[in-house]
Amino acid sequence: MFSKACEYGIRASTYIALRSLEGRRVSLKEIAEEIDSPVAFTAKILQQLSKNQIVDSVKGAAGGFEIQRSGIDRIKLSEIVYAIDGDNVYMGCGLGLKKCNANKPCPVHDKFVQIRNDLRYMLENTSLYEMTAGLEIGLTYLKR
Amino acid sequence: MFSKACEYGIRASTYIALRSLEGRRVSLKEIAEEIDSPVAFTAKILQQLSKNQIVDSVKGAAGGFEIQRSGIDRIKLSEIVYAIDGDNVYMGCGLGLKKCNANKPCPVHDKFVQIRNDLRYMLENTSLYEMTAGLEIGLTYLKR
DNA sequence: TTTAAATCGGACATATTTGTCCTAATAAAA
DNA sequence: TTTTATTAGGACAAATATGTCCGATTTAAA
Repeated sequence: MFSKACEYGIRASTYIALRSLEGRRVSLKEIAEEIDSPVAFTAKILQQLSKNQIVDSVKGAAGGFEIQRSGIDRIKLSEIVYAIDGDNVYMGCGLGLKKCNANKPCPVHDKFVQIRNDLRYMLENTSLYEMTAGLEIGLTYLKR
Repeated sequence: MFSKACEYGIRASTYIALRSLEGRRVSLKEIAEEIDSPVAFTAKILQQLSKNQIVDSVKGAAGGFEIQRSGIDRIKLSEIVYAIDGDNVYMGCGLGLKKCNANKPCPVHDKFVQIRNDLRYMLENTSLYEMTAGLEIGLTYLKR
């Protein structure tokens, strides 16, 4: 559904949000450990998220990544997905046709539109804050 | 959502079904033209579909691909997807966790389960016959 | 029996995604 | 001011997905 990069991106953002809620800035190394992702690859993804203002990066010693409290409430999964994978998940034709639309639909156009709309709705209505909810109390996990 | 191979596979199967309903066996070349796909790559995919008994292949001159009428009614999109992409679309964790399940879920496990279930239901209940319905009368398309 | 039209299947080629390595830049702390 | 811990970013490497080529095999028709 999403690229690996995007999966890591969501997990990383969620972990940063979790620690930011505690007022703690986290390093790339810690993030990669906690979400079980390749360090250098994760670095690239975090750069991208930083450029797209999903996360804030602070250079230098004692630097790291963080997300402001307002961002944790405001940022939705859809924004992370868009920053990394673009809009293909929402827009692309299920059968790969370039010009598939309501006027010239593929045989499953309507059915895919419905499922994609559900997916979009979910992504657009799930905030980072909601993502962190179960993590502290061991209800949900970001690795394994 | 699906691999390119899978997209071509669905389109190819649908086109073969369409022509089989007219009692016409079709060649690889014709299929690739009609679904706008690379010929040799499509050949590989058709081999796979043939091995998985989605399509029947006939070797030699006047050979080609066809699907029996009973197959056109019986075969669901889910079987084509499974033959080419496996069960990742249904089963895999949305955030890429290997051991994500109801007991140790990722933060969006439940939400993804719902969307995947909708997708699975759709794929398991859409037959090749249904796929061909709008094609003849220009209501739906397999290329562009 | 030969020829031609077709699929089969292995080897190869290219493109994309995923992942690594190293140096530069930055900033806090010694 | 130097050292150390950090992110930034470019170049490279590996893995996977996508796509091509060609000879072998099969079968209908000449």
